[in-house]
Amino acid sequence: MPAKPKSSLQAPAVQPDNRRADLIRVAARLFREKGFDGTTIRDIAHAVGMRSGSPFYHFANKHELLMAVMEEGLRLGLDRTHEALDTSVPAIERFRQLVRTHYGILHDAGSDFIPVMLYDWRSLPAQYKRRIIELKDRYDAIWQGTLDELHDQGLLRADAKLARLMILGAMNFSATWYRAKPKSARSTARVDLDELSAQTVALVLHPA
Amino acid sequence: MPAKPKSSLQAPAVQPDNRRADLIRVAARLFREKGFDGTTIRDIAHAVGMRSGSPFYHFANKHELLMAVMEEGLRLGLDRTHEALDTSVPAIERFRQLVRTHYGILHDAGSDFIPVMLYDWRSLPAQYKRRIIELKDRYDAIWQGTLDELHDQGLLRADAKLARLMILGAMNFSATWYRAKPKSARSTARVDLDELSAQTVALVLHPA
DNA sequence: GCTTGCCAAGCAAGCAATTGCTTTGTAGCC
DNA sequence: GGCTACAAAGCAATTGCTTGCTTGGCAAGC
Repeated sequence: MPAKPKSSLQAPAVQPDNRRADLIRVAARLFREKGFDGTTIRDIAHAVGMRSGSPFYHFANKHELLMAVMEEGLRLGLDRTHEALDTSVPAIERFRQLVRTHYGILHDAGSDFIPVMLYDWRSLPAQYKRRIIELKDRYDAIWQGTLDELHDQGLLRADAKLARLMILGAMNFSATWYRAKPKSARSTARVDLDELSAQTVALVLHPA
Repeated sequence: MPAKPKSSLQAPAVQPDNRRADLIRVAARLFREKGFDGTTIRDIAHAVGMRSGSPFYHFANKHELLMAVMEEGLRLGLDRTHEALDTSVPAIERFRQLVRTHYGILHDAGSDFIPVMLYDWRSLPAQYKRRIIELKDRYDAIWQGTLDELHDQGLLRADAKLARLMILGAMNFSATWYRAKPKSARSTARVDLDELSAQTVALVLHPA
């Protein structure tokens, strides 16, 4: 018989959990805008064209949806970071890559996952936190390695561990004030992410 | 006592009513711990020994209580800053004073007001935001003046306005990770606010 | 080809608890 | 008596979540 039954290897056909992914993406956007407690299951369901009870087919409860949002964000962030990082290059250049990538993770279109993690962390039950922390530790470790090198080279004047907390803090806090520059206008009022990255590096690095 | 109930939108009380002040202080602590939406009026009332409806004698609604928390924080913060700031001293020294005072505002015992403002800002209705922004602008202006001087002296390598956003961001974000050092133990694991301030200054200032 | 059984995915309806807030009453003080 | 600062009780809306049922698609058995 010619036709093999059921091949999951067909082109881009199989998107196993399209609706589940939709829920995560939409939930991330709404959580970012209105917070976890300020967003109802009905809001999320309606935004993807479901009724209020249907999301519970995909997620056991609202908190697991929150965790899925954070997990998705960290996985995407780790992927983007590994992709952007050129390990054959001096620490100072890797630092620039890390900074630029992090701003992208925070502010690119559709990148709502990490801001949700930053600002709704306390809404996540302790049992779910462990899993997220594990991923977050991997991300922090990448930064710490580069910052340690910069510190050893005298380019970073603060304690390397505190430097990581402060630098990532400065960047993360941009979630509260940064708004993308309007595409067409050559406004000087708003900076773009390249410029913001350059300024961040300039702020903390002490060239020899 | 000519205490005027319910008009928290009017001028600030000269002699703040004790119970009203209790509500603000307790609400600040609970909002910080569990968020605005995660804290019920019943929680707050019970924590000061009232029943669930009684806080509404002092505040028209829950959002006005949130605003009162933020306003109290900014007024206290401005007072402390003016008190700590010695205008007869070089900019670099004033910068140290600003940094140390800001960490105190964030982390001293009972200083829950500003973290609430930072992390529940989106829960505040737009009509109340105006008033808080006015106070916040005054605080920012103090910082900006000092940072502009530092920039002119070549001690600050980034754009002065972005530097303010990033430095305050780095400090504000410590609300998510900083925990006070246990008093007795001479642990090196946790830093105190003096050390944290010194490290912050070291991170961003570029001595000539 | 046709039937049958099965399962993923979601709908319709509603329950039980919570929540902000209102209303009415009342004890103490000037 | 009037005012202040609550208590007592409860209302109306909201919210997370459950339950029972439907629908479309697929595969096996005949």
